[in-house]
Amino acid sequence: MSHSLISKLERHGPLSDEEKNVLREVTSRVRDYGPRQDIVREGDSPTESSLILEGFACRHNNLADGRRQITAFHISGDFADLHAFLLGKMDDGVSSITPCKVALVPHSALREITKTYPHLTRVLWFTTLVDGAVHREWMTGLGRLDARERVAHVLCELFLRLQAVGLTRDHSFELPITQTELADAFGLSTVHVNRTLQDLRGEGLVTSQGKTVVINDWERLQQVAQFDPEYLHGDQKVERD
Amino acid sequence: MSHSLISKLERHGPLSDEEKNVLREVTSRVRDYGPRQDIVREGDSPTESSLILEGFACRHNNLADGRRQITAFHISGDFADLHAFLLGKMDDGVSSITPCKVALVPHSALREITKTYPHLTRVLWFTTLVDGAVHREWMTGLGRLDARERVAHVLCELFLRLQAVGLTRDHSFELPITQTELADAFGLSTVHVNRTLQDLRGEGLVTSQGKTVVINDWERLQQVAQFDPEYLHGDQKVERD
DNA sequence: CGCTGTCTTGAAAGGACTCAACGCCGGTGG
DNA sequence: CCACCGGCGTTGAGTCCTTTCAAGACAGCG
Repeated sequence: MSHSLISKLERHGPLSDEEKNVLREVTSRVRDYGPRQDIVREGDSPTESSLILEGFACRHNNLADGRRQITAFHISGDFADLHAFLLGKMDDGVSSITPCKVALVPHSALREITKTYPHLTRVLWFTTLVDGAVHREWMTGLGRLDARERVAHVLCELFLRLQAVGLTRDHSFELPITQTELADAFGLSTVHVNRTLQDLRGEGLVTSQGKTVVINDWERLQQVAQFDPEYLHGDQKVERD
Repeated sequence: MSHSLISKLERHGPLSDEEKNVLREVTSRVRDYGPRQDIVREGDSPTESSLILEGFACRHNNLADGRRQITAFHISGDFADLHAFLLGKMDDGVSSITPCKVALVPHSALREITKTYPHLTRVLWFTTLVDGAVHREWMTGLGRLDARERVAHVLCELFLRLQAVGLTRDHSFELPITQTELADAFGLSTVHVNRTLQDLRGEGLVTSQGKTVVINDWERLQQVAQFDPEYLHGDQKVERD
């Protein structure tokens, strides 16, 4: 398996051998998590950041009364809490969904990168900005799309993001996320997520067998979701000096 | 008036004279906008970023059918579209709400900063990470708080952010934002925002006269909103090498 | 003084929620 | 090998929060 972070970052422009070596070095310490475990807790001040190598994870905010909002899904190649490097204290939590293989990158190493490798720094900064763009898109969904549009939107997004790291086959992919978790991401109740998925299936837009989702009509699914992949900035290059 | 960006950044640790001079230089080109004007449009690829010096502005996502979501409010000292420096293409738009005084910072100057001033780079990166944290908090509101809680939450946030730049007096501040704009930020209809504000006033939590908002019961307002200022990272320091 | 944008109000409709229960499946232990 | 168990998906019915539509009041501005 090639290095998921390097191949992700290289979508935004080539890295030098030296830069790639640095990345390989700082991501060499790996840790495994079981399903549905805390990787970082809200309020923690971690001294290393978690790069997801394998598996599904999520970030979430929890309210005192038990309500919770999942603010992002993370897959191979994603830095789930790179923001903690500079923010220090976690304002959100990171948890595994499936079993995960995670590289733990010391903040000291990241600091060293920012001191010595301006281009690499910009590329890492870039990835946190894409996170922000995805957040804004989700806000738009949460605020202005109805349940059907919202569900369709996240399916579109996950399909493209998984495709980018080679985790799709044709128009299908594995979605090992429970409807309860989807509900916490969509800002809906579990019951309503269930009914909405049935609607999408009933319209022939998607099919699902177990954890496998098949997108039957990509065009129409995008239309329903008003999905424009622009916000993922998949082809955007980060200029070198 | 002191430099709003410098004083904002210095909340997160002292800057050297050289760094401050660089910031003064790159923010010297100023432009004025009238109320409710586009500052940057979605889809643009600006070559400079907009630092709000005075006035209220917002970022927003617009859907094809006219629905729109405001994803952030920006005030003095905020870089409204620093993300465009690396993302290149705007996935959202920036508009003034009130008349605004804006410093236009060339991306070439920002690139130069990332090449020469690692600490300043980290501090700028930091500000975009705080934007992300605020986005996550808003997502939580949009997904999991009801109208009353959501309105209370944004009032709490704006109060603290305005206080940080000296734009409050005791427990009151100017909020020159129409209810329609608030609705687009809260993901509610204008009518419901109106009724919700009446409720909050009725409960004695806030008072408003014209565009002035008075927070009568800060404690209770925070409770209603389940507001925890942690996510604003106001006191977080960015370490120097 | 009239215009226009904003705030306010009422009534009816609708999308999503809650509560409650049931079926299905994989895992576990006897 | 089978019965039990817990997690997950599914369904039905009633309720509630928020929306939509429509119209009136108010205030600032030319």
